[in-house]
Amino acid sequence: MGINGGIVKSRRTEIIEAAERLFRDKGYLATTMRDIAAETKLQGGGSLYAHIKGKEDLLWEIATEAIDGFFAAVYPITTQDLPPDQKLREAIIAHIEVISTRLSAAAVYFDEWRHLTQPRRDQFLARRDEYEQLFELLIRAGSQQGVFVVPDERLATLHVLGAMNAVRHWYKPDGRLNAHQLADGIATMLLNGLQGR
Amino acid sequence: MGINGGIVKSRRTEIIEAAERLFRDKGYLATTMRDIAAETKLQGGGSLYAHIKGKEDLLWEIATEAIDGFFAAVYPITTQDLPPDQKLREAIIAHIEVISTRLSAAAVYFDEWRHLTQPRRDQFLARRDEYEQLFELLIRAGSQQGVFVVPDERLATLHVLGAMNAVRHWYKPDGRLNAHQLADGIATMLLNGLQGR
DNA sequence: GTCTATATAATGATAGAC
DNA sequence: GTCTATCATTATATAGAC
Repeated sequence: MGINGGIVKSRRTEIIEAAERLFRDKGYLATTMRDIAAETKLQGGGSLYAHIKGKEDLLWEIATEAIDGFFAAVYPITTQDLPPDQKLREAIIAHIEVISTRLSAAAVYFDEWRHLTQPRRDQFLARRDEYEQLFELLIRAGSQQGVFVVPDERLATLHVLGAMNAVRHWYKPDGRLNAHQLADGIATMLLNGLQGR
Repeated sequence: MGINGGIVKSRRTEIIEAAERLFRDKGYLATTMRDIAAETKLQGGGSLYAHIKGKEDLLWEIATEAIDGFFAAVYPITTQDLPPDQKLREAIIAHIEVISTRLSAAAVYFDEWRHLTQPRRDQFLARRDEYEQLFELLIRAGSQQGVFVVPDERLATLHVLGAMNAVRHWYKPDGRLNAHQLADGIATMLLNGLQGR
């Protein structure tokens, strides 16, 4: 962090943030090292390599950091002493808020990870599975306690994950609804959907 | 169609289907013309150009054909004389069945279209918007008639579209649930979600 | 129509001066 | 650390023989 109090971004951080934006806007493969250099006001692609090892390292760093963000936001909720439907509601809101405040990282987490080469690709997927288990456990618990009435527990899990994650495709930070309103609305629709009638 | 009754695939059709598969598996940019040639048992990338104009033409053809498939399946449902919740249920099921029976085309429709260059990119988006309006109109009608009780009509539309379309990420044709069971289950959860309590 | 060979352009990454 | 120049590779697409 050096002599300043961590307020000034390191060049390395600048580069990662530029890569993140470009990977979301154009996709990983369509983004060139020269694009990233231009965004950080470096003249040629060459200067980047004083700060990072290569293009795929950027992808890896963004992807793993994104997973950490989701875990940090949602895991503590799952350990609270609350009924499963309340925990699921909070978890949904937290998850969507991570997406909407970290849209670029979310794009890498959901879409661009597939350009990781092995063994990182499998490492990533294993950890993402682990995260998604948090939601599956909440849904199975609620279903077994009769709080949820779902056609199929696994299907319900995939449905909840899919509906939450779709937010990345259309959320705009300057839109009509703010991140919390939107997360709350989707949580309401999802929970109603799980509670049958 | 020539002398045969349309049973034998033309080489051109073979090429398009190979491209579709590869675009889903690896992404448009990661797929090379040589990959496509290899899948159709042509020796070099060169032979492809006797059948198609270029790589982007493949993308365009797949994308527009995919839109036509969605319209053909869902539009007739929207013109039936039924209450909006029943129409929406049928539309959701039809939409998901198109996705699950045309997974490769769906990947292009949802994800790879962004590699179209202008003006095709905007043409595609305009037509996709038009299609999504079918769902928005059903949801607004149901909401105005009090059949649905939703936090926000536009949000509900994006939620329904997002939840349906997420199926492309995890559906496997040889999975535990068949396409109809899965579509039906998701339709049930979505409609319950829109009907509040 | 299919093949091989190749033109042309762009990429990720490196070398070496400053 | 940054720059310019460049290498090695790979891509789409074309040319021309068969």
